[in-house]
Amino acid sequence: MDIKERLELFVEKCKEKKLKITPQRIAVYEVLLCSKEHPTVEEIYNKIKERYPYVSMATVYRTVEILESLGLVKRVCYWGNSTRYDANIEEHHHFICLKCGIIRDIHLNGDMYIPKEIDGLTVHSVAVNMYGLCSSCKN
Amino acid sequence: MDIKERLELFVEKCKEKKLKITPQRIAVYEVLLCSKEHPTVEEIYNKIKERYPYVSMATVYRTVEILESLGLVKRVCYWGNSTRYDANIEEHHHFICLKCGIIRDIHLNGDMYIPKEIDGLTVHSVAVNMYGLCSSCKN
DNA sequence: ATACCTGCAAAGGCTTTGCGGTTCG
DNA sequence: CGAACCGCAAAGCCTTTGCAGGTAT
Repeated sequence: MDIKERLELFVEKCKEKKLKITPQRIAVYEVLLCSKEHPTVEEIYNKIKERYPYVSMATVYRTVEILESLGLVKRVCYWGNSTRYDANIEEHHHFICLKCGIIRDIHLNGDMYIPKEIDGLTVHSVAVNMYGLCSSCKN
Repeated sequence: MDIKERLELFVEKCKEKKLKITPQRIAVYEVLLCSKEHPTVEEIYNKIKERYPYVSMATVYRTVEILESLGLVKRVCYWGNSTRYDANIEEHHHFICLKCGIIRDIHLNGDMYIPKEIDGLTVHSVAVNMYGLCSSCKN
């Protein structure tokens, strides 16, 4: 699904839930869709500010929360100070550099196997974080 | 390795690094060693307070940081508000209940396979978080 | 028209830091 | 004795919330 289709899906979902479609909301989702860097709220805010100088951090916080509740973005859970967001919602995992902190998407397909049931508990979703040094920091 | 041996190891490591062995530090590590609940700093603090009423939160924060840097405890990375700590440093993973937030240790052994090398990047460690409903919340 | 949303500023958590007094080695 | 540590309080982030004015439907 490309960016335009995803934005349309967002509009659809907003209509369903009687949420209003505002330029700020579109802008937040657009930044996330165009970024592969798993940005923080502050990074999203700074990007949006270029075009909408009066946008507020609170709006960005409120919007990522909505996007998450609609299932359009995911939090990247890791031990950094601030939460990061990812508009790629296909099953994939993350490689995090222990030195510079960069997060790279990892698609493992058949190379990895994680059971969907453990001790009688059903696993709804899995987050795999791999830690190591990225190619730049390795040298 | 039992609790007593682990405490001795801690003392050893402190001597190596010229860190002082204080009752507060022992108490923090002891609480972590005796707990399977992956406590937050505040929870550790409350436990210690029973025996050392004048202990301060700052000391607990400073101590878990030392323990982490010595490789004796690990942060449990998840999307809760506060960081949790785990004195179990053997390779294992976590099942987190989406409703009540309880964290259960998972030992998968051969049931799960995660490659140690990806796209030429070496994986030093892996954190797997599985999300679902615990047996209590399922009902 | 009105329900919802925004920006601002203030408040709320969790965590870190600076300082004077204390303790371990 | 001296370096390292502790408790306290203040300061620092990141995030959430309340409110008055503005916007989408």
